[in-house]
Order: sequence, then C-alpha cells, then structure tokens
Amino acid sequence: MTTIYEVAAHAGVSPATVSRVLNGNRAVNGVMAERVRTSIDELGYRPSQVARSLRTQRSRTIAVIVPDIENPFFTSVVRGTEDEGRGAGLMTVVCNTDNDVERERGYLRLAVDQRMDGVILATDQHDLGEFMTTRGPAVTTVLIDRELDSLRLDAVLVDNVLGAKEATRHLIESGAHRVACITGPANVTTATQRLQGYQEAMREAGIRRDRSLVRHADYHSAGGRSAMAELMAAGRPDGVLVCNNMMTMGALQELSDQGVAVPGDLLLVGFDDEPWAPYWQPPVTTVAQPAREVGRSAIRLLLDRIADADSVPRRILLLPSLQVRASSHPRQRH
Amino acid sequence: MTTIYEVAAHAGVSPATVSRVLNGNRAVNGVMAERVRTSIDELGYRPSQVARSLRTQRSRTIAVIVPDIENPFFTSVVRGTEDEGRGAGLMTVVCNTDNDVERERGYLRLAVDQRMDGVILATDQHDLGEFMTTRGPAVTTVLIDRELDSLRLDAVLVDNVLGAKEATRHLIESGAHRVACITGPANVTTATQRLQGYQEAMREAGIRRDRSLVRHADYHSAGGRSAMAELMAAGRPDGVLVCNNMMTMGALQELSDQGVAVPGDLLLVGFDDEPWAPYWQPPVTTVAQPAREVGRSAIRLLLDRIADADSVPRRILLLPSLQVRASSHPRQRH
DNA sequence: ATGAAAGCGCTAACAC
DNA sequence: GTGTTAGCGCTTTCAT
Repeated sequence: MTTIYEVAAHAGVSPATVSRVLNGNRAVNGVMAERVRTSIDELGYRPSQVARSLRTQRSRTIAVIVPDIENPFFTSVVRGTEDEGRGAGLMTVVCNTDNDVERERGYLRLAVDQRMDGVILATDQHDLGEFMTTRGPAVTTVLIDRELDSLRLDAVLVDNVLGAKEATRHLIESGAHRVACITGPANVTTATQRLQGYQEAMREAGIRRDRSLVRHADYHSAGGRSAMAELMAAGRPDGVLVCNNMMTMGALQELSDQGVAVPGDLLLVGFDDEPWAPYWQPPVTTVAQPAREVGRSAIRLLLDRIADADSVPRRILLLPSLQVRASSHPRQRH
Repeated sequence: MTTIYEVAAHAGVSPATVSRVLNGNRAVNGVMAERVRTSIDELGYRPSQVARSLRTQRSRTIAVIVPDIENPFFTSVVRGTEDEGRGAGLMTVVCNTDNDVERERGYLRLAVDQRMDGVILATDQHDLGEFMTTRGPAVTTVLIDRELDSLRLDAVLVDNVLGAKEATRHLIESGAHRVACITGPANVTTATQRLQGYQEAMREAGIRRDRSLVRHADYHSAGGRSAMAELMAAGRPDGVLVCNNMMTMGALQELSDQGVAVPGDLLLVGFDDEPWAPYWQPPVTTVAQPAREVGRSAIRLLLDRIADADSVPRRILLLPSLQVRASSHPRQRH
C-alpha cells in the first residue's frame, strides 16, 4: 500500500506538502499542487485513515447502537444519521444489540476502543457500566427514542404521549367504544408514554378506566399476537391501539385467525409507520414517527456537543403524525 | 484518555510488558501480569484500536456492503457475518448503498481508507472502478448473492434456479395451469436465474412458453404491484411466482384491490423468507434463502482468503427451501 | 522475563 | 510557500 512518502518522492516534494494538498490547505503553490495530485492519481494513493485518526485524534466515525436492526423504525433512523452525517464528513457505523445487554456493552466498548467521535444510542439500560465515567460518557453520546433520566445526556425523543392520545381519540371518534391498548414492556419509556396517551384520551372522552383492556407485551410480533388473543377473550373490544409495528403484525394475524374483520368488527391503529404498512390487508392506520428526522437531529446534537462539551444537555421532542388508512375507517351505522 | 505509558508507570513496568499482558503473551511473570491488570482496571484503560491498527496493519474490521438494508434478506446476511465474525474477533460494519453506484464506490473507498481486513459485497456492478487493481481488489473481497463472472473473486451464492424451479413445480402441482412470473431486473443475475428456474419447470411440465406470463420489475414493492396489474390485464393467470419479498407485497396489494382471492382465485409463491411472511394475509409460501448462512460462509471464505491470497477463487452454492403456507394451498376441485 | 527503542503513516508546529 | 521534525499510541525486534 503506497504511503505519503512515496507520493512525495514521486512528485519531488516533501510529505508535508502532500498532506497540505490532501487537506485542501490553500497555502500551496498551484503548479506544485497539481503535480502532487497527478502523483496521487498515478500511484492510486489513498491516505490511511488509521494514521490520520491516530494523529488527529478524530475518527470522523460515529456508532449508531440500536436494539433491533430489523425494525424499520431504526433503519430509518440510520438513514437519517447517514444523510446528516455525510454532510459533516461523518461515517455511520450500525451496531445491532438484539436487546442484549452484553452486546450493547460490547459495542460501547468498541466505540471507545476505536476512539469514535460519537455514539447515538437507543437503549432502556439505565446502567451503561464502565462507559459512564464520573466525567460523563467515555465517548460523546446522544440518546434517541428512549428516555434515560438518570443519565444527563442529550436526547432526541418523539412525543409518544401525544401520538398515542391522538390515535386513541381517532379510534373513539371513528366509532369505537371499547378501545383496547397493547403496549410494550413496562420498563421501556416509550411503552409507558404510549399507554399514558391512551389513558388520557380515554379519560377525556369520559370513558371509565377498564384494566382488562390493557396489555403489556414485548414489542415483538408473537407477543402482540398473544396479547390480542387475551384481549379478545377478556371481552371483545371494538377498537385497539397497538403500540409498535412488530406487535401490529401479530395482532392482525390473531384477528384474522379468529375471523374478526378489520375494520368491520374492530378498528385498529398501529404505531411506527413503515414501508409496508400501506401494503397490508387492510392498509393500517399508524402513528408515524419522524424516524429519519430523529437520526438527523441526533447528529446535530452530537456535533453541537462535540463543539461545546460543557453546555447543559438538550432534549429535542419531535412530533408524530397520524396516517389514516383503511384499518380505522369509520364504522357504517347499522 | 489514558495510554499504555500511564498504565506502565502506574504498574511500575515498561509499556512493552503492558502490551504483552494485553495480548496474552505467556512470557510474562504471573505476579507482574496481575499488577498490570490491576492498573488497567484502576485506570479504566482501553487500548487504542487506532494505534494498534496502525502498528499491526490489521483492523479486525470488515465491511458488509449491501444494496438495501431494509430488505430482510440482507439484514439476515449481516446477522450471519456478525455471528461468524465475532468468533474470529472480527467486527462487522454495515454499509447501505441504496443501489447507488456512487455510494457503493464511496464505501469501497472507505474500506480501503480504513485499511479494513475485508469486504463482503452484494452488487450487480461489474465495474468496481479503482477498487479493482491489476493485482486484485484493494481489500480482500467476497461476493454474495449476486454473481460477477467478470471478477475472479470468492463468492457465496444461492441456487436460484433450483429455488424458482421447485416453487413453480409446486404451483403447478397445486393446481395452477397458467403460472406467471414476476422477476427482477434483467441485468441482475438472481433475477435471470429465478426466471430460468421458472421456465425449466414450465417446460418440464409440458406447458408451452407464454411470454405474456412473464414480467421484469425492479425488486421493489411498487414495481411488483404494477407488474401484477399488467399480468392480470394480459390474461388472468391462476398462479404466480414473485421473485423477491418486496415485490410480493406489491403484488398482494394489487390482487387484493382487484378482489382476486389468494389462494382462492390465484396461487402465489414469493421469494426470500422473512420474519413477517407468516403474518401476512394469507400467510405466504416462499422460497426461503439461507441468508444467515450466506453471511457465515462469506466470513469463512474471507478468512481463508486472507490466510492464503493465491489459491484459486472458490464459489459456494447454498440451497434454498420451499416454505409452504396458505397462499399456495391446493385448490378445491369444483 | 523484561526493557529500550524503532517505526507504523500521517499532521502540525516550527523554521526557513 | 515549503521542508524538517516530532509525536499520536501502540507492537515488536533486539538487547540484556
């Protein structure tokens, strides 16, 4: 692999001059710069980022650590970080923890070991282990999607309460009287917030609280399915808010198996818009989260934080939007 | 950030000794090693991979470059490379090209610049630009999913001809007489191979070739949808093989919109098994590709290639398997 | 068994 | 405007 010295020799200049050309330093004679560029091309030279990082102490690389890369919400977030990062010359590395604490720790360690410029992290782990030192995180970190109040860090969140509230209100206005809610694990903030939004909407509609209409599941399809089965057994609801995309699939399957027509017998709204929500049968009304914007905002917070390590942590709250489709179409009056 | 020198000073030894402990060099006194480990813990020291890579000329990192990270086939491949790579101490970096030649070039360049140990690449680009030098690829490379005969490289492929052939035969045996095929772009090898498998099965069943039953689309849902619409207009088929997961969604939507019942009016088989295929309405019969195994095999080929740069390129062909579900259930005889 | 020292490939003072 | 040089944090001979 050719080095900067070989390029320098080839062009008859010093390595410093090559470095200047490489880094767009204007203080280089035009002719000489051109000669250097020619040598670079002829030799097919590519500067070693490794050497560069060691020297400059910056890697121009950030890690995005997510619990589930198969969840389209997170893939969209990654698109956002790539988009926004590219502009700042930042490369995005995707790390998938599969909700495994040990893998998460491993990736945090990796970010440190690689001396990455930043970490964008979605987790419900309040204890980040050795990664959190007394002087803050070992690598500049921005949280996304889930809140971790215990950590004083920048964060980009979505207004889950509002999203769930609007969705529930929509179900009620569309004619549902017994609206159920399948939310995520009780220890995940997004799940409790969405449940809260549901409860607020119910209260405001003057519907009395009925615990048999609420289920916590695991944010995966199988969990959504059994939760839906339980709800049907506990007393048929005529509307349901399913608080994430994976569980929505499971719930729909269970309803289909039981011969429950959507929206005929039951109105349904899911969470997390995604590429194929419109393609389902029926097309599913969802609370769309601005996933891409989450990624973009996270990069911006990260860059600000790198520029000024000492300012007070910021919290960006983005708004979701209801995408109305067939699964919640108002019931015909009989 | 603490360095190896500070650890050495803290433990009262030389940096060389710390390095030896770090790398499990047995030639170090037990007591001393223990003292070093204590210092490492106390200081929270993490060796810089950057400095390590510069010194050893190995990054222990590979790039997996795929055309579409939202396609579950590729996410599964990535899982495979992570699984298998972890064992060898390799870290997987995921790069998403969105089928964009420029982005692909960019990521190949990145692999070079970061002096990565290897690249696992899914592409239909026959020209890899400067990445391919006269002495082979700039970084050790293994191709996956798609064939590139022009490049003499290791590759892990799936027997697409066989998969499509079995699927088509299954459709015919299940009672379809006019079996259509929606395949991918004519310049992508997986698409032509799947089409070929379809054609072979049709020929062997003694069904005469009918070009109006074949459509090329773009491997995305919208393309699958319009292809399905065209097929229905051109003369209703009673069976269809859709050659990738995204297009299957589109085709199903079109059929639903037209009021065509699956499998009642038309039998359907898709390609690429995926997490939610069983959750669709109806659950979809698919040709499941061993995506994870593709990733694992690719890592193995890569490691072999790194160990021996001069052996002849190998080609691993994996077998797909038909997952029979409701969408192709044999028609009741009227 | 341990240490001293060179060097991986680059950048940034500093000198000219 | 350009060159010389030190040094980023490691690993690895080569001495001892």
